[in-house]
Amino acid sequence: MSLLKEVIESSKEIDNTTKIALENRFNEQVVKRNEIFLKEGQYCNDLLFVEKGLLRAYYLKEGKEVTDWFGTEGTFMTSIHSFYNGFPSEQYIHGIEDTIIRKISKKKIAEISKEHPSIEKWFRLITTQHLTRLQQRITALQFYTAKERFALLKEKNPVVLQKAPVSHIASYLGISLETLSRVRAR
Amino acid sequence: MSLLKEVIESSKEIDNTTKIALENRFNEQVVKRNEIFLKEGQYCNDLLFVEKGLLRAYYLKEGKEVTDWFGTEGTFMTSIHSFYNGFPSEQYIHGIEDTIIRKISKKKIAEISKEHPSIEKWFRLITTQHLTRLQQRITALQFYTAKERFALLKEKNPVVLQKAPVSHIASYLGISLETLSRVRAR
DNA sequence: CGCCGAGTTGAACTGAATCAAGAAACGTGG
DNA sequence: CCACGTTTCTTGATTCAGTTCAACTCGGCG
Repeated sequence: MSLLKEVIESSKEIDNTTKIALENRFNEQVVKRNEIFLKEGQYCNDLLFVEKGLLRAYYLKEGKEVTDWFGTEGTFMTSIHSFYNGFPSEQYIHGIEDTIIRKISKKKIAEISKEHPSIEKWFRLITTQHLTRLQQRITALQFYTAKERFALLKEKNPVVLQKAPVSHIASYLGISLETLSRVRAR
Repeated sequence: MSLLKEVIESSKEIDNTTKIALENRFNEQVVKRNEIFLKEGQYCNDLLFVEKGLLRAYYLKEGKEVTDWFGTEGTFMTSIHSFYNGFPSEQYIHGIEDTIIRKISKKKIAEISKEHPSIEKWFRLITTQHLTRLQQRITALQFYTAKERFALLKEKNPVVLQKAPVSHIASYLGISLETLSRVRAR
């Protein structure tokens, strides 16, 4: 059984027939290691579910990559600005390793919503999770030291530390490569 | 004509009859200067629109107030965690000055959505605005110096600088009182 | 008047950035 | 499977933005 199914099955927002309707609308795709799924300037009309592997969203700030999201297994991810506002994406999304994703377009979500209104609730929940994620990131950046932010990531997403290179992690934590290296060395 | 009406009228997401239905469901309330509209632990079921005045959302971090949102005239505000997730609020919301708000509960929004499905789109837009606001705050905290963050606030929300005390502004910008004072002095 | 909270200014300190150099890991081609 | 160059990571020294602590100024108000 796929991870996506498990996640959808365990959702309390939607009834059983809706669950099945929803599951069936996701398309599978493979994103290879270092392959770019989404480029800056493109439109991201899909909500992605990471079935297996690890994705990363980043943007360019003065020519440098700044990571702002690791898409870990069992979670939904997208280019927020593009997906929710319909603007061209400022972000890139790429595979840190070979990754299996399942994706669904917002058009399809809207379609199923007509027949299955409880999808709206489910979708709002996803959006809310994104809001929460951003809020937590703000708190971390505003109050936690480099050490604490690292500890937090280690606690919540240890898999990222194992798979992502230092440069990705450092820019995600908002610290320099060197500081991360020192923090890591305890 | 009220500011709320103007804002709703100018919305492209919803048709005219829906606009009227929506407008009528907002309730007016006055929040006095220094009056607390929402306390930590309470449930925030309302979306607020600031008709006139200035609100502030803050939370307590080690006994100290940390501002994370100024609700300026013509914008929608709420306790994000509580409103979207249905959890008790971690935030306080209070009036920096005497403020007229118009509020609508999520229950009412759901009700009107049944008759006027385009409300969903409108509501999603509000949510998206909140997402965008958070994203911008992350960028500011991660990359901008104290000086730049201050300049940004001055540019985007000069009214806050006029009305809110230094302590609120400093914690919003993620800097100390003293640094703000120095930055302000150019 | 003198007190009180809000805001400013000064000096010392510190966490993290930057710059620079070296070590380790990586992969590609012989 | 090794040799070589490239990229990634670590370590060290210096610098700097911003914090902290402390003293001082100012304006309102009993």
